[in-house]
Amino acid sequence: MDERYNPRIIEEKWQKVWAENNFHKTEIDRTKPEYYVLEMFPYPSGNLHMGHVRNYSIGDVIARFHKMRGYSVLHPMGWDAFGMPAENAAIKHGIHPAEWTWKNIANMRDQQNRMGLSYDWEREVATCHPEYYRWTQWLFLLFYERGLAYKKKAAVNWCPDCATVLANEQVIEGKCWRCDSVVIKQDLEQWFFKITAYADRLLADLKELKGWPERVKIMQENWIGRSEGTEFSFTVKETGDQIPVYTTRIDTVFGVSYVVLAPEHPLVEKLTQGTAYEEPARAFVQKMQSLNELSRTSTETEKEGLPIGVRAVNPFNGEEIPILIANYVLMDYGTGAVMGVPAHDQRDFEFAAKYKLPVKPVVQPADADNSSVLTAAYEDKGKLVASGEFTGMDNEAAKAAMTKWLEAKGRGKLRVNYRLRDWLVSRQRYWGVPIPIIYCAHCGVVPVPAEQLPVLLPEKVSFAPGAKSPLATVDEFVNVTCPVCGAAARRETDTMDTFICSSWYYYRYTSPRSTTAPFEAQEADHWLPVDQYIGGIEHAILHLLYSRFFTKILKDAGLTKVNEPFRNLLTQGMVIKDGAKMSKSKGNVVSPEEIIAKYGADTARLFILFAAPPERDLEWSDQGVEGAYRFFNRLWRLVHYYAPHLNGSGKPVGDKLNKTDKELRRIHHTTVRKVTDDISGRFNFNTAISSIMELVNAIYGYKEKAATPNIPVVRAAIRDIVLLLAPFAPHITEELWAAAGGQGSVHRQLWPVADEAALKAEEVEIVVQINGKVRDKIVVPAGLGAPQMEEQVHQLDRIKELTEGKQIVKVITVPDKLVNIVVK
RNA sequence: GCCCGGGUGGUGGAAUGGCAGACACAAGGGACUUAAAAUCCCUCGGGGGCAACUCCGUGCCGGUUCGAGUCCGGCCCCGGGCACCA
Repeated sequence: MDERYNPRIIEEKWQKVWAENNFHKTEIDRTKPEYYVLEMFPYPSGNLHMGHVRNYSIGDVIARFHKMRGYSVLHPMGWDAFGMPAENAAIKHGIHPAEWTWKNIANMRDQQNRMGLSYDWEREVATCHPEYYRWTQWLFLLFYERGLAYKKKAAVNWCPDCATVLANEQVIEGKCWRCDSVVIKQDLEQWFFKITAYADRLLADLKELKGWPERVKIMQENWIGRSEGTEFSFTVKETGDQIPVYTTRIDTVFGVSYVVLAPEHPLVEKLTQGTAYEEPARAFVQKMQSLNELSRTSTETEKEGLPIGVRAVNPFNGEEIPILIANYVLMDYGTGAVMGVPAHDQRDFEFAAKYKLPVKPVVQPADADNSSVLTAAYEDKGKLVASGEFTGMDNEAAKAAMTKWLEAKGRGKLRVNYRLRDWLVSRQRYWGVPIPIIYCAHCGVVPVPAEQLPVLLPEKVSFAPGAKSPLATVDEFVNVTCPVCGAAARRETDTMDTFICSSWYYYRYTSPRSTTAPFEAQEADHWLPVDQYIGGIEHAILHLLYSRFFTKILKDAGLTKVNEPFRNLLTQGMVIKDGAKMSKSKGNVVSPEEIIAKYGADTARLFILFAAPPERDLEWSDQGVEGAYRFFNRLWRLVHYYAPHLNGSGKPVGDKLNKTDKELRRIHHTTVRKVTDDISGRFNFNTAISSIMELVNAIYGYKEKAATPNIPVVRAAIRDIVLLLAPFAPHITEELWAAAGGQGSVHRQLWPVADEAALKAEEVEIVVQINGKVRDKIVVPAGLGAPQMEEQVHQLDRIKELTEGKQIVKVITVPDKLVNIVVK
């Protein structure tokens, strides 16, 4: 063993050994329990950043730990390789997206290997590979067959910068999730996935996800946004048209003083046609449509409306009320029309105040006083007033009674509504999966037959973005013969949202080279669900919701038995420097390359796991890295010092141990237990590492104290340190394992188990309190009974002194911990 | 506005209701060295005291308890998510 720790040499050496032996190949041993650990696969931007380093370090510890614990572990890696940066690079630098992407993949894979990560590269997948996207297309067709992929013309979110449409989930505060541009609405014919058909199951099955952070489940719950209410119709007096409305407050229906339609509501044009309201209404609608999503839906925006000259009849009391159009009613939620109840809905209240519409209170609070004028809507519980036959009822009871009344008359019904919208999956971009659909003048929409998949991306394309997909400019791609009738037809030229690619990759890993199916059911059902999934909180809704949706469809189609794809989810915090997220614009980026070059991968990994628990944000500290490096040097020197005595299997730890030996042995086994608990239970790698440091410190202390060291005791402690550290620092521990006389690779050893007998201390220090304040300490034999403890405590001079002349009210004893004397 | 997290030394962070501050970083002092680096040892929440010791201290106010960073109620601040969702 070298005298000095040289990470550069040993890391290169072991990485070579592992690569040459295909060391991280997935072990197929069905006698062992299986464990699937997965880190969210990256977009191949070209370089790893510290967030990746954190993500992969966490995953690698979990993977290696489970291998040492006797599991057969699946730990794969791949590439979410379609997406716009590749196209932007093409536009900017004239390099083909494919070339750019594959080069980046090669570079990042190399960086991952230099981190010493235990991936089974035989299972690598890249979503831009034709053998992968072939199956993405196959799944699209499966969705299509099952009626879950459909086309519709709709006002869609358009990002002018990306020149493409976005799903609702990808619009954050009215802005594009990728580039932050303000999103506008456009009417386009687009492909959608019917995720709303699964809203109820996506919501209900959140309960199954015991291993998910509460807040992620809450975010999904809010996103799905289930509400229970009543749907019923108003009749337009002049034309007899029905206006269905949805309300969660049917109990306030006697307080309705107007009906509002969304500007885009289909009835608007019909009702105003040929009237004096036609022009103003059209102008109003146009004005609303020109506004972007952000200003249109903000609560800050002032409510604006316009009467359209017709009246609606309230089915409950026959009252005639005005119909208006207004900006605060949205076409794509509920029915696109609402009943206006200013007395009991704050939005309606504000609107009514502005347009001088009547306010009719129909729900009265228990402590009602009729004298005061309402200054805000009353939205709480109460008793119904002025509500015909329902007057006097409790408002909650009235909801049920009124809905029943409607049902009996066939004029309305109970309805569950969701905030969730269908997933818009078309993208007008080149670097994505072509949608495998053909349009034929005779046969209509024709899916590409499965045996003709993949529909390959043409290589020679002009990438300039526009309202149409770049694929539309490639004649050889567009022009095709109809698979049904053989007539000339044209291909769909949009590509798929890349979130489709990443919604099923964890299935592909289980049989990555299958040429007969997206994945083999037997393999998938063996490995899935993923036992531990690790990634950033930013995917709490998008990726995780889509993946859950995919899994449910795959289950319904009989392709898998799995109901939920990710059993346990760990959401890691961000890596921060100088109080802000690392970013180029802030100039606070620390590159993993540099750190690894300077200190080695083991140090980078140890620091990032030591500096904070994984769920919290982590403040980067150059001195902290230095500290991790110092620890390895300190450990190296310790092993080097004892190395001449550590060879061979050695004599077992005998029974002739002195006090110092026993104390070291106790710390040693306490550490084994603590590290095991910290890794397996709560992923507190920081405290696991700190207890290993304490053990190292304890051996240094032992080295000073013990005149003649008990070599078997030291050897056992050092070997276990190396084993406990192996998942964190895979390179140095290989080296130290050999130096400590270990046979074979440290990563093929079994995880150590704490010896219960060694854990027990013979003596313990207990705290003596008076009225809860520590007044003395005393060393007693471990396990001493309460009466004996008390007796010893009362003999202490200091306690005698302090309790003198006082009345002892009671004494609390906690074995091996404390005695508390309560005095008056 | 609503819904989640989180507030502990100079810093990152530890603490099944039982000694607050483990471990580490920074800082200060010392040893070794011609010197420096590296390494090793000591100090390190605040106040008072020569000292033994003592008082205060986990965002704020109150409560439960022999005992509260931890449990309960109310509030303040910070971070995140959602937001005309009828």
